Amino acid sequence: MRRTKEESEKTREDLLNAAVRIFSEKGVARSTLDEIAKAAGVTRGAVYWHFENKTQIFEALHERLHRPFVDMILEDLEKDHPEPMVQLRDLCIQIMLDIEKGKQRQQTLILFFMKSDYSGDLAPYKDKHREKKAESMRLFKRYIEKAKTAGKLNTQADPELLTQCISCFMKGTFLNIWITRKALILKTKRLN
Amino acid sequence: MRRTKEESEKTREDLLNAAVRIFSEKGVARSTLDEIAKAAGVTRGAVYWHFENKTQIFEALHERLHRPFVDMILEDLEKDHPEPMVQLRDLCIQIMLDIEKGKQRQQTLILFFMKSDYSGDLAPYKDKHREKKAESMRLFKRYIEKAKTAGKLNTQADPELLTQCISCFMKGTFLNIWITRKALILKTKRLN
DNA sequence: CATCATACATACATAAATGTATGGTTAAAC
DNA sequence: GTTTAACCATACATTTATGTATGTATGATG
Repeated sequence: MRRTKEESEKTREDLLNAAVRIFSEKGVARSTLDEIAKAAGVTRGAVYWHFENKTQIFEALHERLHRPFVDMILEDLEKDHPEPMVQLRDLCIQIMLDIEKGKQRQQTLILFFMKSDYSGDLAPYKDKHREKKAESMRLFKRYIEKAKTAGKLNTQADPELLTQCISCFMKGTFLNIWITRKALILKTKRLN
Repeated sequence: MRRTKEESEKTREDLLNAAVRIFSEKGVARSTLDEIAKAAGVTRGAVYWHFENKTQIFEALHERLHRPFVDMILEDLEKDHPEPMVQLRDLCIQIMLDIEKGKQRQQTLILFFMKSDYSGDLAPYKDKHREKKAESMRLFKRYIEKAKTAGKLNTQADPELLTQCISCFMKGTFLNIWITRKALILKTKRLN
């Protein structure tokens, strides 16, 4: 039954959504293409039509996750905020809340943070994903540099180190969310 | 060739060490018992003698990792330090340095932090390991409570929240170590 | 020193997932 | 209105890991 162009694109999306669920439940390595296909309401034939293999599904998921984040930060950086550090804080909170809301994105994020060991067939993608990660780290750094040039930050402050610390704290928080399975209540008190 | 009691225990250790290597390289799910056996210089026969299956090797590794940490903290908590928060800071640094040194333990830690998705056969152990984690979290909390009762901390400080934050930061740091593969230089300047 | 249980190695049976090849149906192109 | 090719289902061959069953040599035990 030959489907229309839009229906074809829908099955592709269905397959990706199903992959997130199955990958999250059983891990990437233990997930079979048959499970993913059945979860999407199709057969393995459809999978092999849209993707080369399981690894390519994995790669497609990463692209679908990373892109919106970068766009979000880039758009936010355009704004001319009087207090860049407050802006950065708000961005972090916004990211947290976004993840809290979107279950799909949340699952995908946890998938790449926690459930991807980048071993075996996935090993080649470790460097690629790391580079993408470094890219968003540089975006974060720009907030701090903005604050520093605006004289809003101690002159001895090291933007690189601060960026690392923020990244560490947020990653650790995600880790705790995953471990405790309790949503953290973000107390949004003002900084000063 | 029947081995002596000590030799048998050595092959068991060899198998565990090999399992850490193989698990770290290829991930738990993708690792085969044959690889582990060969890396330890034996055959799968030895594996099935010492362990029920791959899951039990996984469990044995977790026990071997967690125990020394708990013992270390418990011993440290006995000491009567004048500044509990400094003591806690020193402990954190000590833990970091310990992991930096011991490659074996480092690999095992990364294995459980990053490479274990606790899916499939491993799912039942998620709660068990989480409970062990909570146990060490309570130990950390005792440092802060010590500081509070000693009047060394702000009365409004919430030990639970502070413990969570410290845990988040350390976990995030480990995550970054794994991702950047660059050893963090711990700046051990005094706090005040 | 005869026996037994330990500590493995080897062999096989089973299952399960992958890749590919092939078949079929129908949108789309002309 | 054909023809083509996209889109997917079905069938099969191959591989690979697992579990188990069995073989075997030796340290331990009386």
